Parts: sequence; structure tokens; C-alpha cells
Amino acid sequence: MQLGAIDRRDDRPPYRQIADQLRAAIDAGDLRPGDRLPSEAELTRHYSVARMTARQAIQELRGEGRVVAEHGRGVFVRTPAPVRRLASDRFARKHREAGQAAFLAEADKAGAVPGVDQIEITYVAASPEVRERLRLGEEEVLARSRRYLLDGRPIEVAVSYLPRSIADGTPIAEANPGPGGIYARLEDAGHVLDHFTEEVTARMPTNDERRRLELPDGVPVLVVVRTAFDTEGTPVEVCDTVKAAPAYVLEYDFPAR
Amino acid sequence: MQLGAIDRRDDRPPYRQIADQLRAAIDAGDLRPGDRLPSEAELTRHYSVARMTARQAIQELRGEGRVVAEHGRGVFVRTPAPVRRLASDRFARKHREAGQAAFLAEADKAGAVPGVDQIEITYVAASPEVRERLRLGEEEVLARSRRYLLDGRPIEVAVSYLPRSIADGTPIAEANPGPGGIYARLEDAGHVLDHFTEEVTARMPTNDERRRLELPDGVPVLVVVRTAFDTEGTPVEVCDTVKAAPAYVLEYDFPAR
DNA sequence: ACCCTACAGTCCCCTGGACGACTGGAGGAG
DNA sequence: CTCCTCCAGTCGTCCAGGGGACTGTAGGGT
Repeated sequence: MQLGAIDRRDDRPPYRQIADQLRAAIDAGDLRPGDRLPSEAELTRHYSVARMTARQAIQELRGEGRVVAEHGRGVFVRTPAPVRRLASDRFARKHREAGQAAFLAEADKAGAVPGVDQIEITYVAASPEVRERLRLGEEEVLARSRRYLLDGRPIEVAVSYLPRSIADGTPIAEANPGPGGIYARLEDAGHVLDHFTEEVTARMPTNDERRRLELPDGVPVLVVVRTAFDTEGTPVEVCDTVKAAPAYVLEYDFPAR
Repeated sequence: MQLGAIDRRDDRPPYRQIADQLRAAIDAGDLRPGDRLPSEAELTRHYSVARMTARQAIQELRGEGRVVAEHGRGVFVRTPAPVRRLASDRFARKHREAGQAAFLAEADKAGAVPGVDQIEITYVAASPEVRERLRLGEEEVLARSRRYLLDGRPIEVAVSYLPRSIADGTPIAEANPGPGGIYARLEDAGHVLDHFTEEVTARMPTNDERRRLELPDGVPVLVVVRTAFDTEGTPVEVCDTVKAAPAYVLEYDFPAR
């Protein structure tokens, strides 16, 4: 771990020069994921700057999501999350027929331990966005909220909205909807699924999302809103998911027509 | 613009309380897009804190991408960028047959003035990712790099990679490939397009990307890597695009199978 | 009428200092 | 040997101050 010096004639301010040198050390592999960065005290000594200046350099890297500070321990190069590739056929009927919901099937394949918690099932008035997608009027919707874990670490929070008229009195309103998940139950109830649309955006997380997903600073989220349509062309479910962005690659395939 | 006070018994530190109050004012509409926030001096007077503390509160909101500081002028609530909805049929042949590349056709529809600049066309050795996607060996690729503007503001940077064997000696290697864009030229050359795959991720921008897209702090980017396949099943182009995340919604449609 | 110069207001960057909270390990008490 | 206490190292937060750079405007000179 060899750091350079600060050039006062450089047009970049000192804190940025320090940040650039640390970033370069990470990119060059001198600092590997999990390694501790020089402490604030070490940086102030090495560069002969005030502690606030060293802190600002580290703040820069935190904002980029490259390092994580742990109170009382140090600042560490962030370990890249294992990437989940989500193919657009992950909701294919063949997976449901194997008796597993999409998430479990996939975790199995990756050899990781899946988990679901923070399950909450309530009836609520639909937001304008949900109402538009489900083509509803004033009807209440069933909201199924849950958090997905992989090897004990939260990776996604999701809320499904279904029209009350469809969900009422079916296992969909239970915490555990049974083998194949709620899509299997929808088909049991006569709503054979035909296709999905997904709308993908990215943004910085809210404080609440940062807490639930245990995200460090500087990590954006992917927001995927999926609408499921049955063979009648009726939208039967809207699923609003928020994922830690670095842990995902979404794959889609579409014709040139 | 009415701000509260700091509660020293609150478990949130003062800078966070100030940030929360400012954020609430934005969410409540007391501060609208384009409005100036109270200056550092005003905040220090109002809350009786040191200037560093007021700065830290503002830093918090900048990291969330909610406000933008302008040197010498003030700190302003960020104006949400107009959202482009990108449907997965935007590369459909019918649009090309109208004689316009996908981007121009869409800008027209939205009534905005499109622009393309920073065009660079070079032959380079393919990166491992590109080589894998194009199923190439050591062959060089043509790299078409450009930046897209809408009403003069940069919204996307893109690099297309094509195998030299396909691009050489065609208008694809020219700065202006002619009506319908390079996809039309690929079909002229006998590579009739069959389908695309897109891989979508999100992350914080690099410094270079932040500069080229003129992004303020705290704004993530969407990365879309599209591969085009011809009717032989051969990948003929890889297009790597980086977009300012808040300005985009990507839409995909896929069957339940 | 035009241009140029001050200047006040604003954010940017840095210094040096202080206290608090958390972590992990060393060393002593039992 | 076990448990507890203490302490050094680390990051989190805050204070008070100073110089710098940028912006827009008011006012004066031409």
C-alpha cells in the first residue's frame, strides 16, 4: 500500500487528489475487497492534511459506493455482491409446475439459502399508479409485502397488489400461498397467465429502503414494476420490487419484428 | 418556508434533523423544483449551529440527488428530468422503414430537439465482454461512440461494437450511416435482424460519465447492453449505453409461456 | 447607452481542535 | 480457565474560524 503525495499546484483540491489515489489503489488491486483503507489518522499523517480533509476524501469514495465505513473498525473496500441474473423467463410455467415460486427455484440453482421475512398482508386503497395498471375504480386491493433474503442478507423488497375481487377467499390472502406461489394460485382460480410487462427504473433508495435492504451509502436501487395479464387480457397483479442495484442484472429478449 | 428547531435529545444528530426538515419541506411542496434552499448562513443563524453542520445537512440531500449546489448562486431543488419511456419495440422494423433511427423517431414524437455529438469511430481490440457476446476470437471490432442530446442536454452515451468483418467497407464505418441508422445498413448488408437481448444494470457513474452526462452528485446511471442477432442467430452488434437513471423508464413485455 | 469595476452574497476548501461511541484485545480479578 | 474491566484505535459529530472562487447587481465612468 504505497500512496503518493499532494501537489498544491494541481487544480484538483487535496481531498480529491487523495480520493483519486485511493480509488486508483482499489482499481489496481493494491486494495482488494475487504481490505481496510488507511485510517483517517494515517492519512492525515501521510499527506499532512487536517482530519476533515482526509474524511472528505473517504466520503467521496463512500458516495461512489466503493468503500464502507464501520464505526470503531475502519473503512473497507466493498465486497461486490454476488450477482443475480434475472432472465425474463423466470416466471415461465415450467418453473411453477416444478412446485416452486420463482425466487426459490433460482436460489436453489445458485446453491444459496433463500429466505423470506417481513411478510405483511393487508387490504388497502390502491394508489393511482396501481389503480391505473390494474384498471380499477375505487375497489380495494390486497397488498402482499415481503422481503427476500439470500444467505441471510436482504436483497429485495416487494409488494404485490391484487384486486380484492380476485384474491378474496383464496390462498393468495394467506401468508403462505402454497406450492408454486401466488401465480400458481391465480391459475387455479381460472386466471391463466398470458404475459407480463415490466417497467424498470433506477434511483437512490429512500431511508426506509436503505434500512430494510441494509444498504451502505452510495448504492442505488433498481425498481421493477411487473404487471401480470391473464389470457383475457385482464391485469391480475402488479408487483412493485426494489432491489439493491449492484446485485442484479436483468435480462430481456425481444424480437426485431 | 417555515423551518423547525433542533431537539438535542433526539437520537438523530443535528445535521440529520436539519436534512430531514429540508427534505420534508421539499416533499410537502414548500420548496418546489428550482427553488433556492436557505443559504448556509441562514441555516446557521436559524438553527444556531456551526456552518460545517449546516453544510453537512445539505451534503446529505446532495447525496440523495434531491438538490444541486451552484457555486456562487445557492442550492436549488432539482428539477426532475422529463422521463423517456423506452418500449422494447423501439427498434421495430417499421420505425426503420420510416427512414429514421430509433432515437430520432422518438424525439420527434416527444416534440423535443434531438442531437448527437462526440461521435468517434475507431477500430479497437474487443474487451472480453464484447468478445464473448459477439462470439469473436482475436478479431478487431469497429467501435462507434456517441452522445445523445435532447434539447441540448446530454441524456445518454453509447458505444456500438461490430465485428470488423461485417462493418468494413460499409456506411456503418461512416460518421453518418444514412437513413434508418446502422440497423438499416446491417440489413442492407444481408444481416436481417431477428431479435435483441438487453442486459440492464444500475450503478453510480464514473467521473468520466458524470462529466459527459453533466450529472450532479447522487444521480445513478442505467446501463443497458443490447446485443442484436440476425436471422442466422449470429450476434452482429453489441451496444453499450449509459443513461441518466431518473430520465428513463424501460418497458419490456414477455410471455408467461 | 454602454461598459467596467466594486461588492455583497453564496458555496468551496482547509485548519485544528474537541468530545462521543463503537470495537477488539490486553490484562487483571475471581 | 473464565469473565470482566480497561484502554487504545477507529469513525461520527460538532465547533469556530479563515481564505478562495464564483455570480449577479449596483453604481460610476466613458
